[in-house]
Amino acid sequence: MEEKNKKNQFLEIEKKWGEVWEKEGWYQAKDESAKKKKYVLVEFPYPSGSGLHVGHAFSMVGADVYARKKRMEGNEVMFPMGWDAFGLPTENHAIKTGRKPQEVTKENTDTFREQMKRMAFSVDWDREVNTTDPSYYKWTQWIFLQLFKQGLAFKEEKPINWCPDCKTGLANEEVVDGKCERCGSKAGKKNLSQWVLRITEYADRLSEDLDEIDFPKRVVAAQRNWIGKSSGGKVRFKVKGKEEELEVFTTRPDTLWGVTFMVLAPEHKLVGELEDQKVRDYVKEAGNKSELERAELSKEKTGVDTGLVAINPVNDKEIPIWVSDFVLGSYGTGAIMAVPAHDQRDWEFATKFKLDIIPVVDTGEDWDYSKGSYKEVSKGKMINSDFINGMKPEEAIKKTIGWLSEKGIGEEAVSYHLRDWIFSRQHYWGEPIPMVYCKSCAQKEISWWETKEGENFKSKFKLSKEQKKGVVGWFPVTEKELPIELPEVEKYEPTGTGESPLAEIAEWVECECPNCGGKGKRETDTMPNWAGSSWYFLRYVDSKNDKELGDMEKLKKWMPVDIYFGGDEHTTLHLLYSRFWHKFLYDLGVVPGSEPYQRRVVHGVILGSDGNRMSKSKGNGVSPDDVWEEYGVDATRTYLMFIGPYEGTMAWDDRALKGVRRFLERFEKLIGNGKKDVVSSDRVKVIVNKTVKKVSEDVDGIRFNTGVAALMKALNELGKEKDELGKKEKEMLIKVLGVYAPYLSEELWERMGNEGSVHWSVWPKWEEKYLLDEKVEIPVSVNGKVRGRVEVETNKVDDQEEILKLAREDGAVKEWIKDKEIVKEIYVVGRMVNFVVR
RNA sequence: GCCGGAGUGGCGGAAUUGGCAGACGCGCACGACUCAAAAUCGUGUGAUCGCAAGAUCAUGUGGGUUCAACUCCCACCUCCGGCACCA
Repeated sequence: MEEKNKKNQFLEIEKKWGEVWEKEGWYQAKDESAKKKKYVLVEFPYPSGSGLHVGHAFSMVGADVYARKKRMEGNEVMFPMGWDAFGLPTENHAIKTGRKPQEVTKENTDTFREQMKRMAFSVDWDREVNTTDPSYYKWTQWIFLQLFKQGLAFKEEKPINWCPDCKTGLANEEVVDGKCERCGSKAGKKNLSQWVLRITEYADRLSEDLDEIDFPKRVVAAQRNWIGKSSGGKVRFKVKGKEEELEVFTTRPDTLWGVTFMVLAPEHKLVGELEDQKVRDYVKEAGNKSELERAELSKEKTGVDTGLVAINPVNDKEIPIWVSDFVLGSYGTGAIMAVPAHDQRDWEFATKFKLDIIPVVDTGEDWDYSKGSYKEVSKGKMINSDFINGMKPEEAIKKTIGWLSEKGIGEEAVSYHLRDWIFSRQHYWGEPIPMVYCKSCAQKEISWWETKEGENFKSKFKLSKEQKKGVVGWFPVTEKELPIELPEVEKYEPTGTGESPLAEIAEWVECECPNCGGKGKRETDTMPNWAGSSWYFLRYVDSKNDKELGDMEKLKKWMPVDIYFGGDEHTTLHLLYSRFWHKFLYDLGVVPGSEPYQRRVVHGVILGSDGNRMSKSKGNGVSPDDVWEEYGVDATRTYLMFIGPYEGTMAWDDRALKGVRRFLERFEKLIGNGKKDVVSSDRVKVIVNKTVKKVSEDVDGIRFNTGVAALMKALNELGKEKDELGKKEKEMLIKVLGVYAPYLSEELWERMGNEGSVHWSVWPKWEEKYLLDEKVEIPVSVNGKVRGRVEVETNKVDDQEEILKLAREDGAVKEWIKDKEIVKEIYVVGRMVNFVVR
């Protein structure tokens, strides 16, 4: 019965303050504020139909705790929220139920907003954005237009994942175990013409600039890994009987003398020109294999001799050219020079097809080349290599590149693993790509850069001939026409031809060619999910601006994001894409800095109580709204912060949650009771001041768990203390608790007789003089083992002589040093005494 | 294979620049309240030996540096995550 009352009491407190906060307008960030700005960002959620889940709650509470503390410290804090609302689940739901995605999205975002308010996130709701709102995606489309005009977007035939049953293209993340996520049938490949963004143009800067920002080490490593920069050189080989040369990329140009054959990817242009039936069969076969199959079958090398012969430029030797699918068409130049003596893959190929193996690095031992390649190529000295013989590889590489450049047959080069960003999706529920295709202009081979507007356009980026071919006949819509809104359709199913459902709406597709005024057709592909989320943090700064993406003065005030809370799953894609767009916008002069995020904090994962990932099928899921109905929001929040380190992987534990709830009840009892104002004893002041210091430092350092622990410890100690707490110390604790448990804190703040919200009060400052107790216990060890301890008044800890004397006289210690020679005495002020005896 | 991160009680996890290992919470045991249970409160709780005082052993393994090592160095083992026929 009493339990029930307590439960109700906490829920009533929540209801009461929820209403007050709603009335008072939450936590607006003022653009014109003179205070120091702090931009606290947490990844905006996809508003699914099932509402806020534990993962959301966990990451967002962390961000909120941090934001609240910064606000109370006197910063002008912007902590905004929005919706990344385009996406497949909503579209699938629309297909199933026939309801409009717009409608479903509205419902879901309403639910999420309600839940977040209930969770007491101190969000500035006036700045809310929604990626599916035309007034938002107007600017997503605008950014695309700039990318296109700058030469960073082009169209290309690309094989994409294709579901033969759904008759639609699938994003990589929609293919699970080689099967379509929707229907479970085996996904294949299909060639479609797709928009591609040239993120590789920014590869170097995306990699280099990681040094300037405060990202976790593993995030930096993962991004660098993903970008995969390697340095080396390009070398051009003459091909016998052909005009064209064969260009390869290598990280080891010094091994040129060891090249005994060359290998082309099946996709290589030169291979396409060959008539040989065996070659054609091989290419066809390779084309049928998926990437996965190509990789899986990698144990056994396959290939065919093309019959072509290349000339090694360093010694004019004739060497055969083969084709094999172990060479990737999408990396480097799609062709390699093979050095079987020093590369395991080349060695396997050479061994299988009985090709020559010539060592060019001195192994310093008898290496058996019938067993494998000699891999320690970065050590050793060059042999069999003409003018670089005897050199160490490092020197040899330099020398060779110099020689190649002089002769005009090669030069220094870098290569990246990063691929350009395929930007087309054949779905309804995404931003329309604001481009128009004109058949008649295409026939005249006109591309935008040959139009009046395009001719005067200057960009440092140039499309290659190949890339330019893809955009012939494609024109950007005029910026005045933006946004190109999604039309209402009857059916959200894909058309089956590889086009989005938009293709079926003639009155939307048909339009005027922006160039010749003739008949044009709109692009019916839409943008991927990553588009809207690549710049949303900019829109919060000026969310209602209909003239530009954001006002420069405001952007200067708020950007960059000071701290960005988010998940591990966005380390490579979202973070890289948004950094790319931001750098691009910086180059355009639209944003004030080249990096969007100053500091990145990666939150961990909360598993089900069985230690597995929460999932419906396992039935181990926890729903935050159930939890807060049962234990209250404050307990839910505090528990989430207490469960473990913010970056860690932790299992849900109902019992620990109850422990946190107990703590809040005891807090309420101890701090909330006792009206008469007393002056705290020094002992009490020390407990409180220490705690305030600890929590302050822990929140700054994203150690929320130890911050909660410090509050618990304080409460335990104060509970045992005979002296009562004074008003000042009570309020210090109430304020500090408030970042975790905002409702209870607000309630107690009012009970103390205060006007206004505790969350707008000033963060307590600890006093140095109350950080130390009157007396300290100093452990005394003999030969490194603690044998006794001495108690000293804190203001006397500097008196080394006295303390050592006390230590020597300590009963137990005396026994241990008796009859022994003291070799050394060590005293670490206030911490420890150690006697070394013999 | 390359790159990151982590190994601490029965469990989740704490430990400033090297300075009392195990904070805080859970669980467990005992006690108080109760006819009883739950809830609540109190006490204890790394292991081993010991009636006890206390001693010895303990932070993945093996070495090393140091008066002193969870922390620093070397070698290794295991687990997790990222990339991967990337020339």
